Amino acid sequence: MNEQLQPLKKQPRAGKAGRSGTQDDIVYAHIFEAILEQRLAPGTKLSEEALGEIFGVSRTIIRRALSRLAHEGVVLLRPNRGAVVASPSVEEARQVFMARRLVERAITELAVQHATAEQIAELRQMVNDERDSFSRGDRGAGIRLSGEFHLKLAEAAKNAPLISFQRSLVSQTSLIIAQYESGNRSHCSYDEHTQLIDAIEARNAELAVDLMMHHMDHIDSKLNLDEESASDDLHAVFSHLLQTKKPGRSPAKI
Amino acid sequence: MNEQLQPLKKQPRAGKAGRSGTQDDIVYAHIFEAILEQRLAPGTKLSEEALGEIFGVSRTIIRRALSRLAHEGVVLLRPNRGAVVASPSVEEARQVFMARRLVERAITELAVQHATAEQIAELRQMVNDERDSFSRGDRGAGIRLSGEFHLKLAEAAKNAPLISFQRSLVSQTSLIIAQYESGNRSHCSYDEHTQLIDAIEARNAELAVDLMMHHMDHIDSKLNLDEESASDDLHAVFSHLLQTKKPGRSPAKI
DNA sequence: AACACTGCGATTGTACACAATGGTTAGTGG
DNA sequence: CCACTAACCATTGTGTACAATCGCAGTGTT
Repeated sequence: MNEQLQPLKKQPRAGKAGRSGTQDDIVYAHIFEAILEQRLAPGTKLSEEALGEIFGVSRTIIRRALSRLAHEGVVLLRPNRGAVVASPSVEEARQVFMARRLVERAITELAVQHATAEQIAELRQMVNDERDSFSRGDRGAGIRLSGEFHLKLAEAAKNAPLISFQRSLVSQTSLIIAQYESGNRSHCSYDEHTQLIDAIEARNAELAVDLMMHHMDHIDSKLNLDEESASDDLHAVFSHLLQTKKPGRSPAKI
Repeated sequence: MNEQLQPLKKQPRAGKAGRSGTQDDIVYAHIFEAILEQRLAPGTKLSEEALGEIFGVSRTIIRRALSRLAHEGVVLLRPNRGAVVASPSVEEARQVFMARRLVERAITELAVQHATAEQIAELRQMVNDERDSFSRGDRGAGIRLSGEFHLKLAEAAKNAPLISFQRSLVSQTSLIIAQYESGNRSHCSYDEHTQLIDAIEARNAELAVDLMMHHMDHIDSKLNLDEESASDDLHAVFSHLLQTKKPGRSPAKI
């Protein structure tokens, strides 16, 4: 069997205060990251027991993490059939992007009103991290950090429901990008993020919204959603058949 | 002790297909309904064990239902402290309403484009049910049906993320209304709903959005800042489920 | 040969037992 | 009499055993 189970046994408890949700968060974050980095292909089955052994926790924890991922649309939970990595169809991707435009516009306007100097500084820091990731060639981390930038922006908007929704949308967007983006292109140009921060700092709502909308245009213009929709659709539809036969690209290391 | 537990043991299994999520849904729906009908006041503690006895299921099921309610913002889950009925602050209510305006505008525009004749018919039926509930004086059911109307409208918009977000917003709105609305006023006027359907059926986007925005205005103009208390005895709240010897009120959908 | 049915294996769904946490209260000292 | 400490108890968090379910394979029949 695959006996490479490992590192994170229970040492988090060695930390300081026993934050109860820590284990959940670790498992959630690792699976999410694995999906973004395409070490877990869409359609891959996520066995509770296997994940439990790998992370050194019981199925209870795994189940919660999977449930959370499912709620964010990154994982599909089929009753009595287990969980698989979601493989959003083109139509689903289109819906996510439509919703994001809506939300990003509102977030941008609110962020212009409410963003504090500290938050703006944090945003700039995140853009730096993002740039570093891409310069290191760490595409998965780049996608993730880019998403976290948009999430941070949502926090600046000071509207809890919008933040929550944005979290879900960003997660799904990240999955879509990982799945559909044409291979080599830098996807979420961090300089657009920088310009956006500048506009927010200048409290120029009109410009900020304009930049954000163009940013959205750029993101989904880089996806293969429109033209090659048919082939991608097929791939998505039959991805559950493709997972067993390809040892060349091992999704083993979760 | 309190031995009048479990009307709903496991007979659902006797039905047709064993939909596994049924028990979760039952518990979820009953707690949600109890909150809306103010049989559970904001701040009331929701003990896992007590609820498990009442519904005749183990804490596992209760926990999932509570988790789901928490994600929708209707229940607050405090680590190691248990769950309580959420008591949204005025600020939180304001944020929810802001988000709802945003979403309802988008939903209305999309519904005008995509609503089918069948969906419009269903919407009209829901308004009828809503009116019936109010004429019966069943305020809780009225609030719930009013929320379901808006949710149905979201479905007509054909955008899955928006539907999911709307579900959460409607839940929280219902809680806010139950908590803040001054007692006797009819709250979500169903005639406004009817006008809205008419505009949608006529494919008049501008009018529909206008009506929806006015509808939103009316809703939050009816709120005040007083709260009313309700029972915090879980057994009393769910007494209609506890029929040991009273078959008179068969809880049909259990 | 193709289809249907039944038994089997694997995996998820549920319940329960135990561990850990936090609030509460009683008891003691100032 | 009040404040502070410490042990208790109630409640949640986690792990695990058992049961139910689904897909698949093997076999028999048309």
